[in-house]
Amino acid sequence: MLDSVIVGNVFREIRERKGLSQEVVSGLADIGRTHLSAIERGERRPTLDTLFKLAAALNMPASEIVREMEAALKRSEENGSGIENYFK
Amino acid sequence: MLDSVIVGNVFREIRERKGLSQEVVSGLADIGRTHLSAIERGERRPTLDTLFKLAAALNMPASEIVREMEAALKRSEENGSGIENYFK
DNA sequence: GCTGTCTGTCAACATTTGTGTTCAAACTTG
DNA sequence: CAAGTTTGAACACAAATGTTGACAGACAGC
Repeated sequence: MLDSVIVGNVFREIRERKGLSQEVVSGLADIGRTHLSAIERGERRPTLDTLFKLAAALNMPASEIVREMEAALKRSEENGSGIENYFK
Repeated sequence: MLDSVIVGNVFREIRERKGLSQEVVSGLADIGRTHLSAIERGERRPTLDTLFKLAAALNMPASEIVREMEAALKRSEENGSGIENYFK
């Protein structure tokens, strides 16, 4: 699935919006730093457990994070994320 | 974690509220039925992927499902789900 | 009784998540 | 430039998720 990239970007955007490093967030969430890195790049799909841990570390409700993911996924459907839009 | 039982119950309650069988939901979500059974009993922790699939099958936003989980988790903290409340 | 539906559970298996370490690349700041 | 911070990437490994098939128990209605 290509969606994991979009999902990962949501994690990244929230983290950067708060000005936190991967090291700090992964430390608060009690997960490995390289793991968080992989999640943000869309190379790992977190479990619900990890979602809740990251939500706590980012100090916001997990449901809010998922809402942003739904919005991002919807955008990518509308705009199209196919190869034909890659050079616009 | 004991939370997985609470999380699983949310999936179950939503499914039963809609009067759907595990077979129908797992079929729509394209996951194994025994897998869904294990999730509902709290013996498996779904990935975000599986959450989105189940949300689509249950015809409701994933964020809404997570909201119900947060509410259920909060309730279990307040009421206490420790062993001391087990016999009340 | 019998039949069909739904669910729990087991087992074996493939796949993926998650952990630890290590190193290199990019970037900022003094 | 040099030093420090941050992140990407590649390992090997342990642990968990997810798949498939099969079988048993519970429960309803005929």
